[in-house]
Amino acid sequence: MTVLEQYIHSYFGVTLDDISKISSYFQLTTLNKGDYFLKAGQICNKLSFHKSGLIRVYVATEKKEVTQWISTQGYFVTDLAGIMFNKPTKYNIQALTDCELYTIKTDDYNRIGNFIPKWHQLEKLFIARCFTFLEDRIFMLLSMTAAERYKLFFENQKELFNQVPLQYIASMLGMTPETLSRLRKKKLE
Amino acid sequence: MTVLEQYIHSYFGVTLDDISKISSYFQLTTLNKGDYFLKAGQICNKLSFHKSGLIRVYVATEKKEVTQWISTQGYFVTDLAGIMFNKPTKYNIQALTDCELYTIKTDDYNRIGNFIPKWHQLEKLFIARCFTFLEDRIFMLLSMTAAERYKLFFENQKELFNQVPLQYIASMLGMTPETLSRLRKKKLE
DNA sequence: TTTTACTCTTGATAAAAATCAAGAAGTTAT
DNA sequence: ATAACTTCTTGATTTTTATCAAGAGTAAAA
Repeated sequence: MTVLEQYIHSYFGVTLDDISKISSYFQLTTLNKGDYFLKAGQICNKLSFHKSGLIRVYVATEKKEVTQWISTQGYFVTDLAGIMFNKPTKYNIQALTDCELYTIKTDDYNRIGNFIPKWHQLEKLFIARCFTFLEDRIFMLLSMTAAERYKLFFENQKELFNQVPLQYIASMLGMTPETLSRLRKKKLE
Repeated sequence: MTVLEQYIHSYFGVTLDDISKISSYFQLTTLNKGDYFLKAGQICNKLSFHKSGLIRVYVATEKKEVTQWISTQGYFVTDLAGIMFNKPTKYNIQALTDCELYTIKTDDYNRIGNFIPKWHQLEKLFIARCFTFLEDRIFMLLSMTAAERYKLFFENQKELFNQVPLQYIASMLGMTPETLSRLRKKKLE
């Protein structure tokens, strides 16, 4: 059983038969460090389950790059506006390290529903879960200080601090690299 | 045609017949000013289309109340974690004015899919739209100063400033009421 | 290896935003 | 109408966070 199959199994109540059907639509693909999964302006036409490596999602504004998210093993990588509404993305999605992904094209993705009746419902639940995740993130940004955001993130994602340039983590937490650096120092003392 | 039917019509490609079927599941309900649609700790078991009035969604922390969202006509009001995953909510949802809502119970909501095959797909698209909306909000909170957030919000929601206590708008934009007050003053000069 | 990029840290300073406190205006209740 | 609440504003001050600048450490490239 692949990690993708394990994921589907643990998050959705689907029969083993359906799991292997679903996962058979996905192809193992790779990205080399620095490669772009998607560039701003493109219309995303694929969905990937993140098997290994690190990926950064960011927006390039005139003034700065804003890291919206850093993906690690176990997340899905895509641009929802692209695969659902065929809209060009504002995000750049780039591999920070060599990566392995299980990837499906939007066309195939949209056909799964024909073979697996429960599919749309599973999709719905999955997106709903993502929605509540973002809700929590907004609450964090609205209500917490930089120090509190750092603490919370650090507790949940310790590993990332050794693997990802800290400036990206800082941006994703809504602070400058200098501020993050000082918070880290203060924590040690 | 009710505003709910108009909404369904404009956002989803559904036949007029299906529209009236869908909307027939919704009942017109009212909230009086101050009434709670939902209180923290409860499991949300309804979904409402907001017809008139104003509703505030907030989290009560030990230190302060954090306004997550202010709903006006045309939005849906619910707690997704409740209706999708049967989880208790952390939100308080309270009427700021007398309100009219088209409301459906979760049980009925979950039955619509039996009568309208496309339903799950519509739901999925609707939630996906909400997801991208939150993505944009996170980007705003990560990348903009208080002044920029105020400006952007003001451009899109001018009306709200006359109808809602400004302290709630301030909280929703991630700033204190004093800061919002000063930004407003500066804008006039 | 040497050079060239990055990345992170640190200090000094400036800017932004929060806090505290008081008072003015407007609402609601009695 | 008066009193009791709220809400908003304003000023003074403090705290938080960003900006600017320089240097140290690391990794990658020539």
